[in-house]
Amino acid sequence: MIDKNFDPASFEQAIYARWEREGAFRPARPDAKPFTIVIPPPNVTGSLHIGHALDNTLQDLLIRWHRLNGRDARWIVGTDHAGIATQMVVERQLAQAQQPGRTAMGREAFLEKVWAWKEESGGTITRQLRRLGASCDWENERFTMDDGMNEAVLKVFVTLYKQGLLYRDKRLVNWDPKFRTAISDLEVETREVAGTFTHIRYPLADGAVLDSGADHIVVATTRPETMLGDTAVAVHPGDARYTSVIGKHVLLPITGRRIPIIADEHADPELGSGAVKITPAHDFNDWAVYERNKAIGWINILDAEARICAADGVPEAYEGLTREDARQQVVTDLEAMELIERIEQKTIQMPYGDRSGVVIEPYLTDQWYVNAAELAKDALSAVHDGRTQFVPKTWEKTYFNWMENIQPWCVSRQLWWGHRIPAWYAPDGRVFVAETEAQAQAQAGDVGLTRDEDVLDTWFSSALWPFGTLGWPDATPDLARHYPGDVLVTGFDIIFFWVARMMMQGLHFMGPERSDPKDRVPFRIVYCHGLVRDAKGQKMSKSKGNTVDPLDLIDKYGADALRFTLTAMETQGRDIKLNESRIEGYRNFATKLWNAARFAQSNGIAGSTSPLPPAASQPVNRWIIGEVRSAARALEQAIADFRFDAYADVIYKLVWSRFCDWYLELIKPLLGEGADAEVAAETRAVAGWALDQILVMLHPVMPFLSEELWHQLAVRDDLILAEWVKTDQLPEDAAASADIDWLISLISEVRSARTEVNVPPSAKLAYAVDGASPATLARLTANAAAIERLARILPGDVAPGGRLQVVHFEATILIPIGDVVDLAAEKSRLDKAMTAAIKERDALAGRLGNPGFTEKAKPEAVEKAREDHAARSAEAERLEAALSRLG
RNA sequence: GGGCGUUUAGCUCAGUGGUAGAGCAUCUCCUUUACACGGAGAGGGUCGGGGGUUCGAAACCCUCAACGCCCACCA
Repeated sequence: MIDKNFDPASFEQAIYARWEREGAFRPARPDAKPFTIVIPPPNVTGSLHIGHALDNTLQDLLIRWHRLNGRDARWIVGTDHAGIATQMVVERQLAQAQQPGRTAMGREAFLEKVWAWKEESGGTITRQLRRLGASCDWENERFTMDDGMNEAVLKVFVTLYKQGLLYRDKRLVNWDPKFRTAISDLEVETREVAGTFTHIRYPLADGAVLDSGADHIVVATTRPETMLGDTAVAVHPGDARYTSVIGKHVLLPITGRRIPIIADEHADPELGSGAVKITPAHDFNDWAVYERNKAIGWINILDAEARICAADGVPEAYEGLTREDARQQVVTDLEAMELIERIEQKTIQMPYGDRSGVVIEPYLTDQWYVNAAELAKDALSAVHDGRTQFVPKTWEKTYFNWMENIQPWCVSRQLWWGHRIPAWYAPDGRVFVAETEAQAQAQAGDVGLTRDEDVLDTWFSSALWPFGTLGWPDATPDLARHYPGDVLVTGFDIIFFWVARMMMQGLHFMGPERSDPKDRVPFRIVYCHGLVRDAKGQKMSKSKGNTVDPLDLIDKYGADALRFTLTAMETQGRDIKLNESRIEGYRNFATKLWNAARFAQSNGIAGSTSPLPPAASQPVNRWIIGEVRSAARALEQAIADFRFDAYADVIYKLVWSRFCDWYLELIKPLLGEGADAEVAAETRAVAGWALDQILVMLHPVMPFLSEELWHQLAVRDDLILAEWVKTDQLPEDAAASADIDWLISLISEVRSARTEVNVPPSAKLAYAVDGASPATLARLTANAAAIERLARILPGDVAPGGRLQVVHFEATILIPIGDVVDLAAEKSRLDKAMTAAIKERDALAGRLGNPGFTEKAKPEAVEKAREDHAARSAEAERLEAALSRLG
């Protein structure tokens, strides 16, 4: 028996265990068409946040839907080593435990600690995904640093190197002084902060003067300390103020170095003084100036922690100062020399590390770069020609814009946790890139080699996820079958980080293996969902303290309610403002269905596993068959359109507004005492079938509840809904729907008539039931006057004595009636309704009289207007008649 | 400086050329034998402003405004 209380916690975990135990997430369907989704691998040591809950709910919905529809649906799952994030956590743990730090313990010992932490916390997020109900292929769980992925990473690195698409280069990188590593452009976020704009006088050397007579050039900077590393002053070649001094020098204050005045387009005559200081080693623009004017050279004045280091002309007193302290010191010294023209307070843009939160320093180092511009070519055309499509489409523009302006991708990181770069160096500086040290040694000959200390950017391996997880570089059956993935579901915030890189690597490495260009892309659809925000629309963050833990929500409302909420609120990429009351509402929905099933069971209605609806003669049964069918069609459309909100809406309305509110109410008399046995049997069969269909349709969104009820109502206990194949053979039955539409409108009429007759607060409601029980008849007798009154208002025949039978409807229905007390109010209401009907009727008549409308509008629209006009006319007449009967 | 998005009921949002919708909230009534996590009803909107296209615009075009996001080297 279905329990009186709906308690999701009582069955969710047991159901999940059964699914997994019986292999429901990967039923053997060798002949079926595959359907593949590759999970965005979460941080292996992380825990599930609400964004994961959304992302994975949507994926699970798609996977389960296609699995129910017979596809060989497979959800590839695994976790990411998350280089910098994980290393950070472990370093923090060591510090808290007052153990030796990373550098003190050394690389091997530190990596052991990280692996230990991975083992310890690695199961958390996958357990949490199970709580959510994610039907992943757990038997083949992967990790970005498992043997297979390591092999793929090595192969890709070496291949790109051999192809000249990956190279080592000395150039400015975004340097994180806190973690002492390079990071990519994408890991830098620009923030506006209050800063200063310092105008400094650089004295001209050798007695030179400007045409204006000045003996100095003014340059402005937000970072005065970098002047220690200046190697030139640039002016625009066409700037008349400075033509006479181009090629001459200034004396760089504090350092006493003579630096040249050069002409370069970079200097904008419109800005400030028109002259700009050039610090090649500490500014991206200035580096570009240096590349055009190599003679000026460059001077590095900072160490890896962004402290002033020994450098040409830098006074010893500066060495070891932080950037901030050095800035202060420079300004103080220059002021003493009266070389500060003025200092403006100004809002300036500063680069920050997205993980470390410290100011990023442009820093001159040797790093490994991928020629992303080359790889981007095919990645661009694949989206242009639709081999991969973004949903919603608007993200394609973002993708194009970034890809078209893509910069070399810095892939080396000065970290320890990650894939170590497979490059070895000979003492003479020669580089050998190979998959193994032995191969490198073979190339190098008889010299000692040292391996590159650095590791790869985490996204380097994530980029290989769609094929690395399927066994590549081996030509496995899985790879042949499940690449490309059908859909990638992800947040728009990682389009650049991840989606773009997967596109580039997928196309490049699967290109040679697939003859059809359509099969080279890593996935055919990229579905980008929005961010989950708090109820006020603010971004959730730990620092704001406004995060919600999906596990708490699951404990409180059940996984299904959370899933349904996220599904219903996902409207194609728009951000979601999560409100707990909404979850509560969908928990109530689950309860509603639970109770409906309980009612069904107590009335002898058993489940069904047949896709075919039973033969039905009763209008109400034929109607619900039509409703179920039309809902099924709407769901197919919702899936085809990636309209998750529509999916939830259709099933919600079918269950609540159709099945519960109408159907179950309407069939009560058909099942009660004294009911026709044949009708009752038919009704039980149809109700059981409809309920089964509902559970199947609901399953992708609410897998736990649907599975539980399916078993509770089941004819066979050995079947599992999660691996069930729905056979789609529902017949079209438009006639049945039309038939019952008329019935519904009639009942609505009766109901609205009831309000028109104004039930007073004190009135007892009664039911008029054909073949009612003696007790009911007794109550009806007491309300005979009301029945009579109703008879004067309704167009149908009302039999006095308690048998209220509405026109041609043979099944008995329940009609609430009430005492009529206020005749004047009733008349006024009828009058109001009649006026409204007439107004609408006349408006429609006006439109129908408009040739522009009847000739140009769509035929359906005209037809609908005609029908509505007829309906309003009839309504108006009916109300008028009712009014006149009231006298 | 570019680009994108949003603006519809108190709140959260659907609705892309044909009589303005849903959920929640509010108010009224209901111990009715699946469900008060329920039922029956009600109130509430000049669809951000202005202009245009059209027989007809929340929807299409132009423009303004507000809010939000992304990208970008103004030293």
